[in-house]
Amino acid sequence: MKRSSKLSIALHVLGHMAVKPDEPFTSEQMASFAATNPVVIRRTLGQLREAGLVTSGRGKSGGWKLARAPESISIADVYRGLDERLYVGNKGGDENPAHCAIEIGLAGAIQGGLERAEVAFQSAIEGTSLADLAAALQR
Amino acid sequence: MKRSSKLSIALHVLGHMAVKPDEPFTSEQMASFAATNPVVIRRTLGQLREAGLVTSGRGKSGGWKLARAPESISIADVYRGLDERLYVGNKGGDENPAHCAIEIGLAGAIQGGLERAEVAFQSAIEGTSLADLAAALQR
DNA sequence: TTTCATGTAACTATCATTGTTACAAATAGG
DNA sequence: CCTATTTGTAACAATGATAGTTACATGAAA
Repeated sequence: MKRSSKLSIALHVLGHMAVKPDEPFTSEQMASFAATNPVVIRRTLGQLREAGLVTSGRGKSGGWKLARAPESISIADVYRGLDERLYVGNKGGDENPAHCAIEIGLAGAIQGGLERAEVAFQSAIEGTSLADLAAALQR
Repeated sequence: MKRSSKLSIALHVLGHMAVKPDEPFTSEQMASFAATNPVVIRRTLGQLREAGLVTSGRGKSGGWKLARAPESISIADVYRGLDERLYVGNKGGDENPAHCAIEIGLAGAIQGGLERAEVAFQSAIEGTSLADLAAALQR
């Protein structure tokens, strides 16, 4: 995982939301959960809203809620919703024309390995849900 | 793979070295192979020397050579020699005391997934050797 | 209509990586 | 011994990605 902390932030606040799935949380509340800034929360959860995992409302009694039951949202769903990848695509993916034959074979071998790693990662985190995270809090 | 390009650079120049395993290459030659700077090459191959994959000599007729036969050096060896990881450890690995129970369970789940991904990645690239890369050049 | 919260743009701050310059140290060869 | 060459490494600048911050328009509820 690159050095992004979006996934950690998102899962942390979603874990809190999962404890009280019907109560709206403001970005300010959640920012203090994750020790960050409200705008960072809105940006991050905004992506998850597009992915259909949360809903948001404006104005008084607005805020954020889970779109589905916590049991039905896996860590992997969140990971995919944030469009995270284990690796960042080679920045010259299309630009670098690969002058050298070595680069071709190389790219293929590495790429294949990364794809397998991605699959292994996602299936490993598929088994944990937001409800599992929330359960840790209630003990 | 984070956004480091060390691995690509290293494998590219090692591929060239594998074509003529007994001939020393200077960092300047290799810098032009990989379109980078001689110092970057020395830094990168320096790590691989510590890992026992290459040797270096100073002064006239100095330069770099593979320490073993190209067939016996896999892409995975190089990856490990560079101490690369699919993920960078959470920068607060020891610092952040993890205030919240959610963070604990979370870290465990993610960490487990990353370890599996790492294993999958390495075993996928274990099968390609420097000789395989060099072979691409000779056709 | 007032209050509160999101949505978003714009900018700054940090940090990791890469590139560059400079130079000491070592080695081969005359 | 002297010189040319090459590594080894420090120090610093350039670049780019990510996160944090400020500011404000927009929308909704009471």
